[in-house]
Amino acid sequence: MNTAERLTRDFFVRDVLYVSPDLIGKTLALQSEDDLIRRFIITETEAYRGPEDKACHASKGRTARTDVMYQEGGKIYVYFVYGMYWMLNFVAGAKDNPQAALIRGIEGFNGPGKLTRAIGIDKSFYGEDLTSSKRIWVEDTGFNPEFKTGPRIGINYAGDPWKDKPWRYYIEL
DNA sequence: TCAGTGATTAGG
DNA sequence: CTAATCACTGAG
Repeated sequence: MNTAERLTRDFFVRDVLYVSPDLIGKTLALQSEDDLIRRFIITETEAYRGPEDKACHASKGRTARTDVMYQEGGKIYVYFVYGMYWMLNFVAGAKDNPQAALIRGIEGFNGPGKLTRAIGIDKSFYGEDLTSSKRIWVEDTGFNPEFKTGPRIGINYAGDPWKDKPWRYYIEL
């Protein structure tokens, strides 16, 4: 039972509160130009859910940066923060329902800024489609580990009740 | 605890 | 145009 299957549209076009925890234990696959494929188990995610969620970038409305979040689930939302770090997110939910799952950790690299630097994520991945891209996708290997939940990191500015929502999901390998 | 660092955004 | 903000990290 080792068949790894690429996640399809159905997986991502669900509420981010299902998509984010379901990503834990899945495998992030990247194919470079020399055909080398690198795989990393996803170990930590956070859910950002719609315009009401003050921690979600879409709470400020649709802008050039957040546009992709309004598309259907399965796209990649990448943005730059603190002058140094690219953040990798997978868009979730239906069209015009802006949600995204932040990839906070992968096997071997904890921290959203460190992992994108390690695997080479940048602006060129903005809008990429995980269900059809030749260079990045997610596989289900049948690994469904128990995971923990907790409040999201770095979003205290969002205030109540958003800053305390237990929308961070993680395992320790 | 705190500074580095620059894209993004709102506002004039 | 200006200024504030920021889903982070590493050093102390």
